[in-house]
Amino acid sequence: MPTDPRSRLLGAALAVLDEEGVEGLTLRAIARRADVSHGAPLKHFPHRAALLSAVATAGFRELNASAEAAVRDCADDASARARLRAGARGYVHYALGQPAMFTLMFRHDLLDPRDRELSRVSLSAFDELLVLVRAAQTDGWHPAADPRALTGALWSGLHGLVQLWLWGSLALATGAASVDAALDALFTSFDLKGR
Amino acid sequence: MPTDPRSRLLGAALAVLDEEGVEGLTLRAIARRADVSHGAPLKHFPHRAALLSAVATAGFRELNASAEAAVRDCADDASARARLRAGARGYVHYALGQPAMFTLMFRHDLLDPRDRELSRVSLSAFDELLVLVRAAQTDGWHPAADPRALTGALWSGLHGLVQLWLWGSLALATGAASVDAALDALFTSFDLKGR
DNA sequence: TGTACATCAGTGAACGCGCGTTCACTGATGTAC
DNA sequence: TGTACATCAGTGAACGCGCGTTCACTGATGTAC
Repeated sequence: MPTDPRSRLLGAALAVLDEEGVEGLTLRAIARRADVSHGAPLKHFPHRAALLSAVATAGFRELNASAEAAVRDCADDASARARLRAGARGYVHYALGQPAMFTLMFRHDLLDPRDRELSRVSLSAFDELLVLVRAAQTDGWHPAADPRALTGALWSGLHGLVQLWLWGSLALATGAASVDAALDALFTSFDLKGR
Repeated sequence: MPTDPRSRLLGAALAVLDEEGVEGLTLRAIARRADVSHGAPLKHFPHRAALLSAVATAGFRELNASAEAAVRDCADDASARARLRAGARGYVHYALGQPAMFTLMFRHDLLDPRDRELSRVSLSAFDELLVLVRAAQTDGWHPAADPRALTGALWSGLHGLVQLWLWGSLALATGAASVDAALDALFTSFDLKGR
């Protein structure tokens, strides 16, 4: 249990987010959860957006960690494509396991656009994917494509997949039984299967 | 100028959405814009979510129309792939031309989940894409793939592309100069270029 | 060892706000007989 | 041609709410000399 008040507030916000969703994430609800008066949070964050940005920053870190862990869990002799697939799967599974957090992370109307740490850590999700893409390219996957553009395309696919799945539209429209089935279809379209 | 009050309210909501964004779309703001008292909207819509759902329904119709128009504008001898690309481009261009509307259309926390017409019309965007995909498949594009799954993958890519582009992340991370460049990269990844 | 001052974390009352929704009511228009 | 009733669109006061933020203030703890 963290003892410094900033971390305690962040922990309380995480709990509120998990239980009440993004809509419930008010300064007053966070204060109630942290067992402090409703004015206390503003002693540690200049405004609501700053607190929510700190929460989203933690979310991006977890997202990155989830993708990294999925790659690390690959067999040692796994191909570059298999590693990329694993990273992508880690991304998607984190998002679906923490839907409220994922929603917050992309509700930029609630976040502080000048938060440097948030920008940094959200871009590092991209960079992580980029490394995996580059490795797959040297292994023969879309070798001629621009790595950043290719990573952007894959990221778009993953992000859209999560959004539409969370919304229920994708399951309804495609009849896919699980996200993994939908993700598999995405991999096939990207010619990312096999090896 | 429509004379029936329901349409007038819808028109007012469209104007508010365009100028103030999703956040500004309150019943009272819509009433002000329509030059009626703040209670009037509830004479025509049972609650706020119903009104916003009607607005989103109109948005989906425009989105579909934009994609259809883009396909119709293709040369008569255009290949099935070219038509699919055109439809996809129409989808993306509508979204970027009406960012507030697009945001609303996928803010399901603001919409009425029981609105039948909204469900219907939002799924017809998928069906439209499905027709184009099927045609491209008979033309040799991913011929073995399940059409619905393939359409879902493409839809995910388009949707994610728009979201990330609107958020600014995609331009920042990939260095893409325009959405069209990003969209081109997506097409390449899907092996949807040429012919 | 004592004194003065600064910082930190937090309190709780208050401000001002806009919101969705309810309610009793008003006129105007349409319809049945 | 007149009368009674129903429907429609809208008014405007009011309710009750939770919100972010401000403000003056309180103790406890740390630090300099």
